Amino acid sequence: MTAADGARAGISVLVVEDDPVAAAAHTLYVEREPGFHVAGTVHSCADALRFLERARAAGTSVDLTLLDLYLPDGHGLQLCRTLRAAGHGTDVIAVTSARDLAMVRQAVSAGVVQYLLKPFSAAALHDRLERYARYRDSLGRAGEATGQEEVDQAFALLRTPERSTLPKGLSAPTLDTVASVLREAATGLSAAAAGAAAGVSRITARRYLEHLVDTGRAVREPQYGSVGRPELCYRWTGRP
Amino acid sequence: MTAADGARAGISVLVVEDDPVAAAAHTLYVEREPGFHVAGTVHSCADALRFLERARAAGTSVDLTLLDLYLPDGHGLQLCRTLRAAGHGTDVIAVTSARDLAMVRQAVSAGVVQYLLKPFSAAALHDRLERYARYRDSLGRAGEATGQEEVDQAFALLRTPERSTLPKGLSAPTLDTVASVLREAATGLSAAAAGAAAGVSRITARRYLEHLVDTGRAVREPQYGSVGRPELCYRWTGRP
DNA sequence: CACGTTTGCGTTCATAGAGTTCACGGCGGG
DNA sequence: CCCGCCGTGAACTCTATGAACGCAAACGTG
Repeated sequence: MTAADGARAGISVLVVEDDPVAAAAHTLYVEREPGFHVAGTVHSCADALRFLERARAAGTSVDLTLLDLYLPDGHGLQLCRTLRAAGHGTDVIAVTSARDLAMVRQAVSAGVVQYLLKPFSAAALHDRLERYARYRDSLGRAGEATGQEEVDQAFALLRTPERSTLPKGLSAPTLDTVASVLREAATGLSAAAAGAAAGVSRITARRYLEHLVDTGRAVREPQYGSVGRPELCYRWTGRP
Repeated sequence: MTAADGARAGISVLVVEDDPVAAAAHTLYVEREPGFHVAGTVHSCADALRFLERARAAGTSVDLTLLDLYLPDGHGLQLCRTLRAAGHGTDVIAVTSARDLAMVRQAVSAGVVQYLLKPFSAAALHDRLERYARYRDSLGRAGEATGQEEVDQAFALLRTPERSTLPKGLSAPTLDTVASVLREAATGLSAAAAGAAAGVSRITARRYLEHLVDTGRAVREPQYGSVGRPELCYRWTGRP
């Protein structure tokens, strides 16, 4: 497949991730995304570099690299800089569990287009990939920018959070509040307790807690022991 | 002024621009910006590289480079990649008159933080520099990110809603009125209350309040407790 | 084992404010 | 003088919330 084909037929992705389980998961997620396909999956810096060199030699292009930053034989950002110096044009989405803020800045200056914290949900990756596709689309058609606006628009596509659309009847701020209340609570919370802590009614709290359960960010388990109907206990499971 | 001074007293900037007139103008603009100072002004890739090497050897740091892309002895983005490969951490704002959209993508992957089309107004540069300062601030304090939100927030600071010119449908005098009304109110105001205080309708007040939220000068938080849809409470956060 | 008791879940509905659409008035330019 | 554009606000629709209420599920008792 040529670069031109890639642009037309889809965006080819290289997955770089040392953990085999995570690598398989990422690969699966990308394959599920319409318009994207996985060109390869490798587990180290050296393999990634070798893969990209070979792809370039073969005239095929890797449009996007899903790059874990902590790899057994080196750091992802260093690989990134090496790639740039070698003239590779592949875009990079950094994937890391490091919470270090300074790393974010280094990543930007190394030229990553997105920065995704592990562990992430399929929805989160979907969001990033879709926005990358739009970014690419807005710049891909060869042409002249009419003005600064157009350039800014492209930057905004990469850098605006644009939270995913919530179901009707739910609002983002309330969801944030309830989610953080639940996250803080080491042990689980009942809907009533969560509501009290978040400053909303039990009914509202329950709505958002159910949403969190639906989207896999929380679980609920009944609490037996006392007389009466068992109390449902919601517990945070982490995956955002 | 040393780099340590620079880190404390402000952000040190290297201006790279071959046209002497433009170079002087850029230098002047940067010097006028509070919190920024010009570490040097050079006119070619080679000089820029030499300057940065010497600064590093002297233990001083250049935080930001205002980089023209078309230089007599090479292309700015190539210089950028060279810098990355050599381990220079300076951030880069690309400045160019090229309208080529493909160049924008290359610039992103080379790790530029902003892309500014020439000719630009002093206000446009001011806006970019201020955003950069805030971006740097949000990442600079060494610390751990609590979640993806914080990372996204930092990325969002590099996006550009062009604050110097108001969006369509908004006028400067009304914005001033609404902003000062909100600033005076110690506790938050609802859109209706702000409108009443400013002497405009709820709808208009909301427009301007939303703009203030978009530009980071205000936040909005829902007020729960009573029946009915929660009232949105806007609160001034100061950053102008 | 069956039935009452108890407790909290889950649903329905009224409500109040958010958000949107569209028409008006005023101002500047041709 | 007329035309078009821009900021404003009125009317309307939509949406997020909490109160009330019936019901489900476990325990206790005979």
